[in-house]
Amino acid sequence: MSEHEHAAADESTTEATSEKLVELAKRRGYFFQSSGAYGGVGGFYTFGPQGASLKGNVEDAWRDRFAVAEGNMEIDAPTIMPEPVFEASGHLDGFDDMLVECPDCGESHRADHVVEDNTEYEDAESLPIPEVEEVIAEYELVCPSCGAGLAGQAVETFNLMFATNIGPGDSDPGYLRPETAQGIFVEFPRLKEYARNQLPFGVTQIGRAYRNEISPRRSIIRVREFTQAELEYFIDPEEDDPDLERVADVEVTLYPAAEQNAEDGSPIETTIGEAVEEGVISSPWVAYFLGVAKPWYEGVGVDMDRFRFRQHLSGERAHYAADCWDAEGEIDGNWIELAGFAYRSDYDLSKHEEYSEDRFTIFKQYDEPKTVERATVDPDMSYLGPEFGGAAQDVVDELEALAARDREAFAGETVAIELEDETHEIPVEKTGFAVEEQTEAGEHIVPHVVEPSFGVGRLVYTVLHHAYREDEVDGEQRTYLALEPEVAPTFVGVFPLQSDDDLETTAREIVDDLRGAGLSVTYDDSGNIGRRYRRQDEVGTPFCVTVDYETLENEATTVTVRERDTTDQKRLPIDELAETLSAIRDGELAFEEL
RNA sequence: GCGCCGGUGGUCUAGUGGUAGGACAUGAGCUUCCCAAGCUCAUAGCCCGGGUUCAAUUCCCGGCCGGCGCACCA
Repeated sequence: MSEHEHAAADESTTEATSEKLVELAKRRGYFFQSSGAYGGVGGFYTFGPQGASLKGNVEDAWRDRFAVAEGNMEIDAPTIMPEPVFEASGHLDGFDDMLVECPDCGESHRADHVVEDNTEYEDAESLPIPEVEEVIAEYELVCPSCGAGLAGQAVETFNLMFATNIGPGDSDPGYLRPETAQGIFVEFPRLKEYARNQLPFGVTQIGRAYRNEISPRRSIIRVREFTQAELEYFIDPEEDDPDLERVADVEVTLYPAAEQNAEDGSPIETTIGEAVEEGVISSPWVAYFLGVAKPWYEGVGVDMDRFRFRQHLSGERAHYAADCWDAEGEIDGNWIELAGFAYRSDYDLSKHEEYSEDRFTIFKQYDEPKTVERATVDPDMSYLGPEFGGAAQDVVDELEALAARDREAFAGETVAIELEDETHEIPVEKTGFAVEEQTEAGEHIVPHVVEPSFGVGRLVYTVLHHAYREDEVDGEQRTYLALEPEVAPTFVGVFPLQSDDDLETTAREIVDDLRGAGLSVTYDDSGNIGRRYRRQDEVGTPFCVTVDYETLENEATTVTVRERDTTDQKRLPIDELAETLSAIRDGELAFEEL
């Protein structure tokens, strides 16, 4: 401990921490509402100098762990994509909300829900708007809140995607992606080439996504433009298993659906290995990434006492997702979603396979080639052409289909095909019908995808919140951010003890030296030394170096290094400074060991 | 989107039908010299639009923004 009075910070976080943090963030440049000069705009935040740096460091840490260390590729796709992409992804329809407002009490309700709850319609969301309005009138549906009639009220759609136009005019609509993942799925046909058509492989992307939220809330937690770090891990569901050994011993707090539904349910403490064995986590792939994520979250500074993995309840899960877990962090008593881990099966790639001309499949070679007997046709176009004119190609398609499903149809002299309700007799000899043995080397499969999807802004907020501390030093109140050195915006502050040319010169030399070693350094020579320490405490700088008169007396050999959380000080030789501090930053050395 | 409450220097806030005061922060100087010290000076503010009024930061209406509740959150 320091020679100074130093109170413990255990009880430092209170309900009001969020308020204090938001104020600090604004004042010190972590984040603030955007476009303030024009009245501000809801749901958009700017990361200031400190925040941008912290966010960048968090992203770098994520990249190191989820791309580099896992051997995955990273891409950077556009945020705007054309309409067909979102027709395929389902966002154009599925992201639509139908809202109807009560004329009496003013409450807005999901029109499709009102219809589904009170009629025999089961999928009201797929009905066109006018029809929903008709149904509401016909059944004389009422407001769920106050009971007033809703007939005659306009049903309005609200799509959470931001729309724009690509190029001049409005003939080519585009949308800002509502999740960064879409860029990975869309580029899959090319990405699989880079993976040399071998499963499994993973692709990451860190980037912005946009949702035109009806009501952005709670500072930076729910915004309209946000950064996601996503990994799409493509696997062959029949062949690929994760290396669970590597994470089996990771201890986790799990909050399974069963516990959430139980009267007195509560989160359970277990390990990844046990959770998989006991079937708590059904997908080993999801389990694997939970096991990777937990230590990573700890490393960037999330308080593990306020962290858990919560399983989605069946109702909140997308229909295609077999199992889904969220990473959650606690903020002032509320659990907020930090990441989602979903086993999405082949949903995304199948949709694009269906909507796009491109192939979203992987060719999977059999161990042994298979020999199959197959009926084929090779029609004589010099006959079919003149005979059927423009319909000739349709005839060929029909013949191919017929050969595949009923080769007996070709047993006679002629074969009958149905074309637009007419039956045509075609001489079999003109069809080139044959039954051949073919060898198949493999098949095209649609990979399944495991998706760990991280919210970066929310994580930055959580890291700041969990790092917020208040204590007392020498009877003076102090506020500081106990940020992990790996992510702190500034790693070291360098000060001359007071205004003095010699002290300042030496201090500036040290700044250059440390920056040359790749450290993030700030220099400050204003006012009192204590004030400068507090300033750095408040932005979370882990270390401060002070040049004093002892430094000068000994021909500039040693300086004071002060640690943020304890305010302890040690004297270090200047020429070892860069090396020692780098080692501390990289976790190879602890300040106490000096 | 609805309801309630709110919006005053960078931050936090006092106050007013006659254009505003404090604290902290910031900058300069003096002083001091290892934990927000002192003194002097300086910079800097009534969210936007309309209305009422001789006069609006203040009252009224609308908007924007924020907090909370409801709804929403693929």
